Amino acid sequence: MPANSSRLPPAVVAPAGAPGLRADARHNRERILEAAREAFATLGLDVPMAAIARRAGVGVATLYRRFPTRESLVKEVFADQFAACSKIVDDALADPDAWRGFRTVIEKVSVMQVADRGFAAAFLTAFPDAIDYERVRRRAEHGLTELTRRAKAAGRLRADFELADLILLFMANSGIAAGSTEAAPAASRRLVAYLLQSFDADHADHTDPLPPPPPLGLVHVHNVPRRDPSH
Amino acid sequence: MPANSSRLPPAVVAPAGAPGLRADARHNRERILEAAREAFATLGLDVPMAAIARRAGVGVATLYRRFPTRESLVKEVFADQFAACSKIVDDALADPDAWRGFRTVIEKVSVMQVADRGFAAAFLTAFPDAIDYERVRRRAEHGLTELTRRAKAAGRLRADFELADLILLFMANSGIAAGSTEAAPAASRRLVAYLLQSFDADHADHTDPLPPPPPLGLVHVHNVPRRDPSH
DNA sequence: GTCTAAGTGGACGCACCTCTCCATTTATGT
DNA sequence: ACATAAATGGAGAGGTGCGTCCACTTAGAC
Repeated sequence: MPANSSRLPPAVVAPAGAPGLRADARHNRERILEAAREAFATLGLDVPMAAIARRAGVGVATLYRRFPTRESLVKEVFADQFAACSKIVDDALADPDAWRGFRTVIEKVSVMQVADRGFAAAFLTAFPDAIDYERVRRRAEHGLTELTRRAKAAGRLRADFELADLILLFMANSGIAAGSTEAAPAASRRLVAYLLQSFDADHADHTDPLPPPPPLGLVHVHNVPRRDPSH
Repeated sequence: MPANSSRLPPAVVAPAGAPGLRADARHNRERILEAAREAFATLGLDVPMAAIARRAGVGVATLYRRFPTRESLVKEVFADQFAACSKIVDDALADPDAWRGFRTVIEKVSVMQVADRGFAAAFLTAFPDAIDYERVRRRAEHGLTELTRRAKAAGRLRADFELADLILLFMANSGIAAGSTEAAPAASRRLVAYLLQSFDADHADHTDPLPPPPPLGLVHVHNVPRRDPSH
């Protein structure tokens, strides 16, 4: 089963299929999105625009007219995946078992990361410029904080766990996703399992406290330093 | 303590400063290597050759004459870092406390990864074509296997740990290194601490066995799928 | 069927990177 | 000081990706 197909519309993001467009244009727009989805997933976020256009069977001009910047394309392509993430968090918050909810969020998002090379990058970059995501991000941060709080209150999550540790995990997992492809799913599962054991209060080592958590928020996560050819 | 500075020469790799060269040429060669070291560390492995040449204060021709391929330059630049890794493993094998040795290898290599963006990439890519490294790699693999065996025998490393889990950790850590730079050292330390707690037999969760380990060897670690513009 | 605005595709200008060629400069033995 | 082989640097050819412009095509209203 590929994804959420006909269920409740992504709602939060995704600005309506494209209202004022001519029928053929709307059709091409869909083809572009699908081609981009494929291309991003397998080749990564920096696949040439021309390659996407070719896969979609359109000229580059069409691509650029519909999506003036790469970022706008990425935003549209991953809108529903981000929506899915929101839903995952909401579901977890609805779970009466706080620890299971916490665990499930991590496991599901990790799977999404390794399943889609582009998503992993988009997820960590989070396009701070894309204001549409700002709300989503903030909401997610609140949800995760609450989830963390509850899991601690339930006594299953170690007290010295911090929100930054979640980012930590997702960054680490993206390292798995970046490497060898065929082994990635298994590798990711194992990494997540290891880390969840460490997060579990029942197995934490309280005689040897963890080093201080990194000052990492969902905002800080994007600064992959672009190389600057000047000097 | 920074590293091994004046102690026993790297020996294993590092093919003599450059014997038959004229004095000025040899000097320039050093400048190139230093410039490359800096550039790789801060900008990553794919910094333009011209930028390295400029930093070194030489023309591109000089750079290309000395190092015909990027790979040859990378190999030379990171030769002593790889040698340092070998030494770390050797030291660990010499440690009577197997668990401490095991732990130290992980901690030290992880630090090297986050300290040098280029090294992290070179380490995981491992340039399978660079035959010089083949020996080093094999030796490292043996050393790590032995280290693992001893740590298990000492009863501190959980029995279901596998060599692949080491790669797992280093790949995960490279995910940290790839992201935000200033927080990377702290993030890496914390990730490593979490994982080491999971690896520790005294805190392992035996009621809920880990998922199967990924089929990952030091050889499999290099296939970051290059994007192919053909379709 | 006709008309027109919407839509299209590919060529093109621009910028960047790789790698080579060659006229000029420089180290070094005598 | 001189001769000469070694070494150099920058120009430029070739390749790739980005984003735009414009002559042509086509959907859809009438």
